[in-house]
Amino acid sequence: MTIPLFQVVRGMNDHFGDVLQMHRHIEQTANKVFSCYGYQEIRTPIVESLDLFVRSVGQETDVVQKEMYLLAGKDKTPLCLRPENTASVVRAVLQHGLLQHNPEAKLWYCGPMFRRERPQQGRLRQFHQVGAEAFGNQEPSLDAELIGMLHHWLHTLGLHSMQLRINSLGTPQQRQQYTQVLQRHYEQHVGKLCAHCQRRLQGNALRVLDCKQPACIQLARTAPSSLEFLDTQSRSHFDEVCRLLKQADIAVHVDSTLVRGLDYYTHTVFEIVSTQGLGAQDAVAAGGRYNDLVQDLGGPQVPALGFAAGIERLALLLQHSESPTHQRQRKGPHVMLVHADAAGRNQVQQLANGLRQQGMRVQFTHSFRSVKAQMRLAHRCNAQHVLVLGQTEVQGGKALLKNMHTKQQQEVSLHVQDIVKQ
RNA sequence: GUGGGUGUAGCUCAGCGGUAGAGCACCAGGUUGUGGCCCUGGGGGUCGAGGGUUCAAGCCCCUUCACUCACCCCA
Repeated sequence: MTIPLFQVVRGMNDHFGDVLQMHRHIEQTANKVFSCYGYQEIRTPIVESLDLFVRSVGQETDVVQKEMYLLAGKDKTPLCLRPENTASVVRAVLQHGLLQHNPEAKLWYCGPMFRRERPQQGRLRQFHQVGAEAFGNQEPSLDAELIGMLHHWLHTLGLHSMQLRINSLGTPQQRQQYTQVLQRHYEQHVGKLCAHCQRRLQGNALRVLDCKQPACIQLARTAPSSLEFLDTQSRSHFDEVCRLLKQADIAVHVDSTLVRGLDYYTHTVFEIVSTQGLGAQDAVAAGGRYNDLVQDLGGPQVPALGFAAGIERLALLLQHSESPTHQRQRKGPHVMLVHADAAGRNQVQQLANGLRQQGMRVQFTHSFRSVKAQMRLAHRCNAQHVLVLGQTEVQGGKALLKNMHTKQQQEVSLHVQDIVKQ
């Protein structure tokens, strides 16, 4: 193999052809579905100040501790590539006073995110997310609407083998109280935990519940449930969310071991897991409430919730499922201009420009090639018609227009308007 | 960050110490101005990179890089 001088950097991909087409399809479907629910698109910069994520995602999280792309530069404040978009959206909402204009703003986004992890299937260093955020309302019906919208979108994409897992973390106080109880529970059996869990019991005890080691799973069974530590208000919020989802015919799997890795979540947390097709990275979308984040980032006390979905993971599933929704054929040119000789070739450029001005897709080769070869090119790029130009045509002012599907040829004059009509 | 697997033509892969191969794709000709099928021919490789063993390395050994799967983490 010839050694390329440069290659894409690790964990990042070029997007073109079918993959790009698929990503666009996923994003356009999101736009279509989300707009039915009143969501407006927002695009925030890829570069943000590091402190934004330290404050929101959490100083102790892996995302901040190990996976951040920091920008070396002369800036006064340290900058980074965004590892997720919720904090940026909140920042933008506050900066532009969007809640003044609409206290219940609903926003959706898509774009690249960056986390410096070891790549594997469904896990890139530059990956792409579609997400949505809803502000200013703490009613359980908003939780149910957001999750329902996510469900609607995935359904529209043609994805069905999905499971919704849901849990509630309650308020930060309840979460902290629960964490302490959990630590006490595990401390009695520290020896039985895997080495990793023994370490994270102090820093991130909730994650121990999620461990896949058999011994840890065993201990998780007897651990107290986070739901037991909800006060009546939190509990009834959660119950109502579940009830509304069931009412909307969405299957709900309550999972009290479900914990999100970002610190800002409160109350409802959920994830959509694919039951097939993805390896270890089976979470397709995830999100939850973050009733304190707006305030934590210097804004008013405004409740909110949102989710993010991994476009690459969705694309993997869609490729597998051979869903007909994305099998749109590439549109070929309306007409391919074929030169038969030098005289014809001299005309091609001018004629092509004329037709293009009329909005037609027109192609021709800039090389000197046989008619046969040019016909092959026309076939390959799925051209609808072919127009052959040679000295005879140039002198006579007429040419044969061939329909590539019916194989029929008809004579047309070389005036742009006449060709467009055909 | 830790383990396992894999790197040979644009793509999918065979070759397992002794002259670098196949299929597909690409190009040309068969058809002196007409595509898909067919036939014939052709171009393309420092066998991921560097070092070592050997008369001889794509193959064995070491190092390194990339990809990949899993852990971890997460979308």
